[in-house]
Amino acid sequence: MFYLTTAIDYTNGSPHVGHAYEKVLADVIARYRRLRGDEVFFLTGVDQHGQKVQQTAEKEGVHPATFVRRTTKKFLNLWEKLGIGYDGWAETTDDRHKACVRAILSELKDQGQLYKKSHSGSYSVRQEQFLQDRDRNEAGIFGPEWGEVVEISEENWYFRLSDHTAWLRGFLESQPGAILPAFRKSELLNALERNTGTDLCISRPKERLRWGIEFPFDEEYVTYVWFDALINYISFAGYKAAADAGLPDFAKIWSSGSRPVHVIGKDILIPAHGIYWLCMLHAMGFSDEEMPVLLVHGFWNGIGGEKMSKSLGNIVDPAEIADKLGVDALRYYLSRDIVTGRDSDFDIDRLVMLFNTELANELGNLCNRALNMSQRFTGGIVNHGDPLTDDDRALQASLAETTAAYRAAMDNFEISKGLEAINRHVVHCNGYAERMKPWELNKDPQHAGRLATVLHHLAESVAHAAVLLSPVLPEAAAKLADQLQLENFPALKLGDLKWGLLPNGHAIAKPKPVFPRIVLDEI
RNA sequence: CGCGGGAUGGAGCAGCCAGGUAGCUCGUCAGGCUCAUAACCUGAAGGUCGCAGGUUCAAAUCCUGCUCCCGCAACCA
Repeated sequence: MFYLTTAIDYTNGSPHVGHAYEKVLADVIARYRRLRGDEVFFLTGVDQHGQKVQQTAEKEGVHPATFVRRTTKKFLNLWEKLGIGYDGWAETTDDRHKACVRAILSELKDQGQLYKKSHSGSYSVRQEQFLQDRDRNEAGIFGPEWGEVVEISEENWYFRLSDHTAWLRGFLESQPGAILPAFRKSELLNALERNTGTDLCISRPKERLRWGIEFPFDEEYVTYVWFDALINYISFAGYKAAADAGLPDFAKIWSSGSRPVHVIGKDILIPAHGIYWLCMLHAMGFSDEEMPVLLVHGFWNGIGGEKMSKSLGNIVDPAEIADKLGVDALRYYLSRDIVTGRDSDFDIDRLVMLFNTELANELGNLCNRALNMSQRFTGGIVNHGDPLTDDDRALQASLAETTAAYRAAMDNFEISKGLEAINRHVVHCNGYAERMKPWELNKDPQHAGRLATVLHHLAESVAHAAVLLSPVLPEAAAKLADQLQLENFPALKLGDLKWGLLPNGHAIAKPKPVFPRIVLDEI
């Protein structure tokens, strides 16, 4: 079983392009693994607890539960629009999740992993938080933005994080692939050096935060983010779940075959996932072999590399892009124009350019011309025709190379490289068509066999391209397959991609543009 | 000396981990084709790979120093 998760999004605002990117990336990986023939469980969801949600709900005069239901809907709607095909949906207010969190807290407390202690410091009543030295202004005092600041002392629950950091260091050093890309691991090890001997506060007293999961052994407290949100990765995979809870079998999901993969943004690697979550799992008794892989993706910035922000007004709304330019264009762009792990600039012009050149002009047009000639010249019937020439063999070699390169790239989560490989073959095919000139062959009945061979090579290539493209653009790929009347398309696996998907005598349909060009002036 | 990323033809990027003729897309220029979504194909121009040293037969790639840009700077108890 291949288990894949995304970070769960905080339901305090509307989804932006960064949320969409992470889900599309995970969705593409999940679909690719299915195409490989793996059994896949893909989990995504939302984080609904916490102070910000509580505050925003109060501001809007609604109950937090009502508020999160509303914002959660925005995320659900977007995932539906973008075709995110998840198998499990995580909501942290789900009773099954709460039960799992409580069970873990109780167990860890019994093992002596949790303890209560008091902390005193400067506390801002208005902001409802303890202040630190860096919150002081130039004059060295807490400014008026903090309101009334008082010295108070407060008790809270702590997790013995420091008991696990030595293990974590050893684990990371011995596991080259635990954090991807590799440079993130050195960053994490660095952070770990600076984080020795500190335990993790995991509670908030109820008078400060009501909107959370109550401690099973101390009803005056709720859990604070870590022992709530992070646990979704196992709670919704069936960890410690009742048999009738409607959740998967955890043993099947988590520890058979490949490691689980958590797709997360670079902002929540340190310390949340890289330190806290791995140490939490270790405390719960997960072995080194059961530790997940953290696949850390980069961010989409505004043009010029500026961070997207409300004040700069360069926020991109993924729903709006999808509505105006199409889901295919957005999914393709988010997959094509960023190197997994790195940042990229979100540029609408490039989105349109990549869709128009690689999909409309190259692949879409290849499909269109191939099917059109097939209809006009051979009645839409595939015939393998004459013996192969060097050009035919070169095309088949290109396709084999493309499939291998695609597979290597996708196995490594390098989606952009995988798409590039498809594109290389498509370009090869268009060149092949120019050289073979089937429209000339058609003029002389003597060349009927040769014509059939050439048209078959083009159509066959489109069939393969459709399969390879399907993780990124499932619907468009299905349309291509449909025009080729490739009936077994949904069941085709990567391993089935051998020459001859379209047998002798196979009938293909009439072409219809799958990727209509985007003309920006019309928008 | 806080941490990390980046600097590659006009624009955007890949290559760097495992040194060996600098690659892709767009743009530009010149041809060709006409089956096709005014799509397709071929060719050309254009780069001292941020700067300075070093290692090596050989450096965009490894090492050292420097400059500039970007992000982060935890433990909010």
